[in-house]
Amino acid sequence: MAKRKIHNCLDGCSVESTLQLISGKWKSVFLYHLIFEGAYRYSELQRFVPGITKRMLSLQLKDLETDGLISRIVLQEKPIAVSYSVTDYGRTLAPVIESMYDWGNSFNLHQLNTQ
Amino acid sequence: MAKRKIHNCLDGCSVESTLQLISGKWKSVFLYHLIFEGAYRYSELQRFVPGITKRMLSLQLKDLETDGLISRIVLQEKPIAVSYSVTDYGRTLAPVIESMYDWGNSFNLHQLNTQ
DNA sequence: CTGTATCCCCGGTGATACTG
DNA sequence: CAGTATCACCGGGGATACAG
Repeated sequence: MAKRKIHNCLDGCSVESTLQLISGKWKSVFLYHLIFEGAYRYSELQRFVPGITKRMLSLQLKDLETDGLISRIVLQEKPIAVSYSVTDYGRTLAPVIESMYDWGNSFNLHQLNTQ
Repeated sequence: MAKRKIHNCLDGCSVESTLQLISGKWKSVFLYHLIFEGAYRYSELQRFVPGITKRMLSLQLKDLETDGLISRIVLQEKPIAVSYSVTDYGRTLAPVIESMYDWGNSFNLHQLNTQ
């Protein structure tokens, strides 16, 4: 399903391969919200990253969908609405995202916005 | 210590901030070996990624050192030798790297080298 | 509301040669 | 052995306008 090319490395390659799926800009943020909070709409996801362009939002979501991590559902509403949710496959990333979230809070967060 | 700029996002930002430290090309691979296997020399680290240039190797290691995750020690040998090891701070990333390693093995590895 | 189409720029990365 | 110095490329990502 994933058609992203994998670089050739030896042991430790699996770490890199995991990284490739989630290292796109803001991908991990969207995965975090979709995994631990549930489905969100396009406009809601956009609000999670202030200033992100619709183009980037679409590109990142498309990547996640292409990799089978999230699913895109067009709701029958007017005006049009689209719901994004994590797939079963995507949900297996929960431990990874959670450990990153925890580490960021414990060891890195104090370095943010230190201006 | 880390001087990398953090993007403005809301909750979930800590996930992204963690990613920024380890998402450089091959950084996660080096962290994996240094955390779970111990110290390595420059030339040994180079062998973990076949084809990597000395330039990229130096850049990635320099980034990791600047972020305080690894330490660089020049050994008194002839010819010159340099040993790289993980710092206490870098070792706190163990759960993150480990979860990525496990996920890559469990859910992603079968998609590698499928040519 | 949810995107796509263009244009464009910058920095991450590769290739290669050189150095202590 | 362990890097640094240059040059060059390309694709990720931003700005903006347009579309269903």
